[in-house]
Amino acid sequence: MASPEVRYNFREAETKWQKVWADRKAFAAERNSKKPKYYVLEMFPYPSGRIHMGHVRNYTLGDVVARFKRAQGFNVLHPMGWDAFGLPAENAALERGIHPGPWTRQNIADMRGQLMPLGLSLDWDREIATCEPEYYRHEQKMFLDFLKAGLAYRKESWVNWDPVDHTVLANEQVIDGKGWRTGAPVEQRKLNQWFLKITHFAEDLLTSLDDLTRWPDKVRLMQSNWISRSEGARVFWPLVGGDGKDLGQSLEVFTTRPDTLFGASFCAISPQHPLAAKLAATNPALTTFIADCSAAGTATASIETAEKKGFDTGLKARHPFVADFDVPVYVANFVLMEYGAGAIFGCPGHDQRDMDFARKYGLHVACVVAPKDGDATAFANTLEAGNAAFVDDGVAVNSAFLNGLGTIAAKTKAIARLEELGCGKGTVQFRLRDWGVSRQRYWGCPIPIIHCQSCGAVPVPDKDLPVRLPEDVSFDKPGNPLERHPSWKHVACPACGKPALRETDTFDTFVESSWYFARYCSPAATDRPFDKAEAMSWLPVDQYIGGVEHAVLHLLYSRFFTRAMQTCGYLDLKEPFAGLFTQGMVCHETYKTAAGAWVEPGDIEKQGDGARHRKTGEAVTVGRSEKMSKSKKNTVDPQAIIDSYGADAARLFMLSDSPPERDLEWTTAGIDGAWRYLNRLWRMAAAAKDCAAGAPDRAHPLVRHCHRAISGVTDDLEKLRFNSAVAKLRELSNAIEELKPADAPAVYRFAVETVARLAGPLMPHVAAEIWASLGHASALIDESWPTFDAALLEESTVTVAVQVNGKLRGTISMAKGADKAAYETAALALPGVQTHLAGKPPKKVIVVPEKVVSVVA
RNA sequence: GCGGGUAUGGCGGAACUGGUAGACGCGCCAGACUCAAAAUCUGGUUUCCUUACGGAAGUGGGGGUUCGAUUCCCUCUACCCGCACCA
Repeated sequence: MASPEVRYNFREAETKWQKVWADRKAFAAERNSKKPKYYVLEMFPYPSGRIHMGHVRNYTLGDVVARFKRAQGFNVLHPMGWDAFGLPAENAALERGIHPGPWTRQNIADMRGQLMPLGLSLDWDREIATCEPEYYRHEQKMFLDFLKAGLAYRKESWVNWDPVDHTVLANEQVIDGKGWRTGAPVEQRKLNQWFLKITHFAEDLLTSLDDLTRWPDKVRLMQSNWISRSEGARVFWPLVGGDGKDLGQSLEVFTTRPDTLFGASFCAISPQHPLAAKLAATNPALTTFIADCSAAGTATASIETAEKKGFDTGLKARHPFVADFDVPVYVANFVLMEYGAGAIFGCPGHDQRDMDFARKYGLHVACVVAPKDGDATAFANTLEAGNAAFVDDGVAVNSAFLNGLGTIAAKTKAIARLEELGCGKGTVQFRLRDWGVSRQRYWGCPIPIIHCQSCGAVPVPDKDLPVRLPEDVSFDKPGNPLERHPSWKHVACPACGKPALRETDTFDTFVESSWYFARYCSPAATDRPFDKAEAMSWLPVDQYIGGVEHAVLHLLYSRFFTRAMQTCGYLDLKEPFAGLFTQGMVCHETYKTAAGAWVEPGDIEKQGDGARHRKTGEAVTVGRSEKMSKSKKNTVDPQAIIDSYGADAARLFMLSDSPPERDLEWTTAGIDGAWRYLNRLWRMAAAAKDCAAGAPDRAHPLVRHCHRAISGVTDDLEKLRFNSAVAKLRELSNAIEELKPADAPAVYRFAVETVARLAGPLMPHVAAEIWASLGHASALIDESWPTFDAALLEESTVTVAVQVNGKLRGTISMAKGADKAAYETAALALPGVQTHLAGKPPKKVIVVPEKVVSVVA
């Protein structure tokens, strides 16, 4: 029945409009605009070579926001670029002998080609790629500025070493004791590393989370837990040798419970503590113990079940408050070098780990805190005989001058006394550690430092920046090709001119992504990373969109970097992202053969309850839906979808049904439904074409519906509730189909035009095509966002529920503004109400005008 | 272990500050058009009882507050996410 011209030709329309937009540079952000600014940014992709469904979703979400804000009259900045440094390029080089540079640039070209057909409203003139010297030279400069400002430093430290990638990982990049990328168990190594002093801003990074009101609570909480502030004290314990002689040095420990000092029964230091190393030098047994600890701590994932083990050093630590109160000093496997002072004092009565340790090594258990109520002596007896520590707050007992004080007061007093005696200090400790940025990789930004025998680490002078990556490198072996390069690292010291060596480490690629959002503001700047005034006019990003997997890493680093840039005068801003939205993943069922091989969705044929392989006919088990990933082969190629259904259909499906923050289940049925809807719209447009334009009757129900839709969709788009916006559009479309065009031509045309305008941000091509087909000379993207008349939103009568004893027994239609008595009369007259009252008068009638009449029988 | 979240038809999901649960879509059923199919259109679709009219139950389970609870409180269960020997 449908004639060919009624079928929407998406291929033609999408190509046409994309060309129109590109030719006009329609989405270029304006400079010196009088309009208010709006910066929309999606997390930029790593150029792997192919786009995946996650990209399609991410960029669709951002594009809707960008187009919507643009229509609302904002000067929108919506740029795109490439997070182009990283390991996959080196792996490709290793596997296929392609140099990372050309490989990456080709991937960028390929992916750009794949993104274009999505019809995204991007300002492509601002495109950046972080692997180009034009970009990373500024990063090198900023690093040197950070160095001057004391925000970067070098130290020898224990690092997480990924044995597969042959590189160092930040703590954030270690997941369950394994490398975040390779999944290989991480080893501990001691290396000289560059660090960025993120801890300098720990307090501010934490407290400022409160101001990020347009961030998901979940992300703020994750960051807060990551930074993790705790108050306590540093306590110095004078050390005594086994022979009772004062060693003239003391052991520093950190505690959050200075109120339990009187319950101390031992001290323990980390196997990586300098003192442990010193003692081990003359103690082979201790050396063995330490080696065992670092092997066990890294090779197995079962850290949680690892037994608490200690090695008695024979040293004693002298109690800060009590004379002749010496406790043994252990090296213990559960003490972390990186937290606090790398040493603790153990109070078994009030810490479960210490209790476990004490029971194992037969150490004394003393009760020094008792619950507020009850018999303290009986409680102490039970505690000291048992295996369960009392870790709650209570009242100090057996603690000399602290006795009787509540835990909080006791902490304060203990700290005051420590400070008085000069053997301790109240302090705040963060879990957050400085960000190690050195990576032993080739495909990254070179760290602009030259190491000289006599001058030390010397910054590369400005005039010699950028330090470029050499092109002639070989990837025949694992490890860092820069290290092996015959000449690159040999340079003269900029300070003294003597032969010196370049730093061969490159930056963690999270450094590039920590400031790219600022570079977009002036992507062509050559003499500085970005123009300060330009950056200040655009930043902060108004709406940032990306995956929740970056909740800690990337977002925390960017927040730090912005503060560091502020410190060095590049910007005057603390928080880079005012609004953050974290999207859900795109998921699909997984399929597996009996042999355990994963099967692609395209090869699956479903029949009845089961599924089989389309080609081999082999039975296949259907697994649960999981994030699309190459390893499980449950991916659907976006390119194929866009080729056969078009960008608008793909976009529409991405936006329908699932709220954007939730995971989305990809189904063929979904894309079919989206495609069908586009055609329905197109048929409506064809019908509207024959309707004469004119002022529609404002009283017409469909006109009122249009105004409601404008109001609702605007609100939904504002709040990124795209699924709800789509539902409202479809509702309006359904209502339009109820109306015969000939019955009210002006109304019909108005309604179709309203749909097209509201659909503009969601399905830009079909909306533009409909708009043009209705005879408009100007393009839809030049139209401003439709407005609604509040007077038309509400009906003059309302339908109100009538309940008897809380159960719905009917509805009444009431004029707005009717008085309560009228409601009551109308409600009581309902036959349904009468039957349930059974002739008796109601006990009570509650009238909530325009909402409900509730009758109590 | 600690912290956070989620739970609504066959499915994805709506429901603003407690006020007609199931919008919108998918799927399914029936019908129209067709030689037939595709496409499209129309109607139906929470469950149970009833030929029907109508009634009853119903938002993970149990309890509570209220005239009224998907929404608020308590409790339990299941699943998901983050952190995990952080002293």
